[in-house]
Amino acid sequence: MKSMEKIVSLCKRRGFLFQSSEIYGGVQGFWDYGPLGVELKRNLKDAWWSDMLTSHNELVTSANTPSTYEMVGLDSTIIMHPQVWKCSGHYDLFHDHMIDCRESKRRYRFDQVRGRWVEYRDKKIFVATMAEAAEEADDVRRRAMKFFKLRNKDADKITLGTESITLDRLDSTTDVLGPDAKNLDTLTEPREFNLMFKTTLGALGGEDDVTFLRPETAQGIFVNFKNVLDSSRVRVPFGIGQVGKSFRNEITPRNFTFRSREFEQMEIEFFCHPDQSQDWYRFWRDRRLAWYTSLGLSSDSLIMREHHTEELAHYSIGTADIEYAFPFLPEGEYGELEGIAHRGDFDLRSHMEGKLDPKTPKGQRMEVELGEDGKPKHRGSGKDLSYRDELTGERYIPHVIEPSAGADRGALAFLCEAYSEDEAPDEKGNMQTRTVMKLNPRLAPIKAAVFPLVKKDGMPEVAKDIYGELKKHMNVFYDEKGAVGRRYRRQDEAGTPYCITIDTESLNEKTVTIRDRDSLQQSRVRIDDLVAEITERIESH
RNA sequence: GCGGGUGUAGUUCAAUGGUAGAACAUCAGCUUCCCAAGCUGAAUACGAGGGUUCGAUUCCCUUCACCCGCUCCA
Repeated sequence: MKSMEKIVSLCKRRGFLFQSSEIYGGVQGFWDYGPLGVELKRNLKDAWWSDMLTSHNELVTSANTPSTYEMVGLDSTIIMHPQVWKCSGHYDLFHDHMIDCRESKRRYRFDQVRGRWVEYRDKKIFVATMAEAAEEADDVRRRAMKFFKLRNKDADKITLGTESITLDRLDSTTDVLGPDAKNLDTLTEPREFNLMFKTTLGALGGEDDVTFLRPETAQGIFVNFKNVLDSSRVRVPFGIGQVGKSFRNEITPRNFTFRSREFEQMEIEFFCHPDQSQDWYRFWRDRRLAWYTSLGLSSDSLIMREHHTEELAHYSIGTADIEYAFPFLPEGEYGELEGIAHRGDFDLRSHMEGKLDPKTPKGQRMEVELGEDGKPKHRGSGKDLSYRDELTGERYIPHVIEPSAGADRGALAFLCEAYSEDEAPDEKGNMQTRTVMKLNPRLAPIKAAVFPLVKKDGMPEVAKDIYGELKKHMNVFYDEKGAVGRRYRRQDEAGTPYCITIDTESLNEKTVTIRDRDSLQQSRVRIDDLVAEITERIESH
């Protein structure tokens, strides 16, 4: 049986994941990777970097690729100029104002609570609701009737306001009936919840020097767009990839490492001609999904979820999430591993002209958002971030496709997928439950373990030589203690795909056995061929 | 942030207002020629702070963390 408790307990026991600052009681939303975990996560990031960037061949068009394309990397800083976050939209968006209901104990986003004024005789109240737009008027009427203690036949005695307005347009909440409340005036004042971690530049920094730890790595790419163009001779279409830490002050971290406050992203910003952006969007969606299955996530546990139009962020023409059926979720529910977003030209234009207005009606060209003084609310850099096609002479602002993956979520998904229990015989031939982490060999923290079958007759010496040779090529583990069966099982829990055993035959014939983690089959190879054989097996996955 | 539950060894669990046990895991030694064997020995725990008490792991309060449900997830 695969259960989250067993996976969490194995992660702790074997050194994949620990709670941060555990000896002091821990901190919510922060997790440390242990000796095995750090290898797993690094292998995952390396696989991403290699598969997406360094091993991509920009000279050939592969299947389903609209054209050839180039890929380069970047490593930008966590702390950036404060204006970056104002133009990116995070500054405005992350300063959510929340209100609590004293009666229902629920919390709402201030600007998301809608409602209508309702009049009955001399009394006028504002009935708030979280109902969908279609049911909103019905819900308001029903709850207003209940509040005024009216029967259905008196429905026409109350008057509903024609306009649905959000709570932040009201002057006070005194006459407001909360979305889940039965009495008036139960809502607290709106309070700011800053989802970005604030910090100060300089030892004597004041309010003007406040900036933030990045909540996404993407902006570091956008602000370096021109630098990359000017320095690397890449041409559109091309992508810039980056792996790095991001920080979000989540209100409710939950579900092991799934929603952490400090996490690592693997992001690509792919720049293309606006006319081809839909093709590239589809290409990256499929390409990224295939990547997860190629490393071992079962396609039964993965879904591609296209966002509905109303769910899309203001800049996005289309967004799809790659989601995984994590064991901590209810049956049939999935958690996000990666989002692939079509961001249009929102980011580059915002960093050029100033933050664009998210309230621009859909379908219209976005305009710079203006402040009360009629000037741009957040000034852009003023730098020209457009691209000129040398062949056609056309100058345009590229559109952006953003495949944005969570490295920690990926690592967690692969851990969950890998966990399995099967039956293996013990020394006496009785079937015993075997816990085994069936990690793809590319991701496995330890690639191979080297065991002398017994700790005598010169076997340890031969084994140590082999260990030394393998270590030059990959992460290997040496163990000579206890029964060999136990050593196999220990490696099963660590996810080590291959165990190399040195026996009497090894001494005479210069051969060793390789035991396969999943099949338990052993095959004999010459010691001279061992490095090539193991390397071949790992790379064939 | 709300409601409910849980915090005892590395893990999974006991017991107890007065010396905290087990299993597995770990370490050392012996044994061992292929899948958690056996024998001997060892180390290791009451989340933190405060209160009540002669004495608190146990009762009370606070806090922190984890789990479940709600909320949130740009």
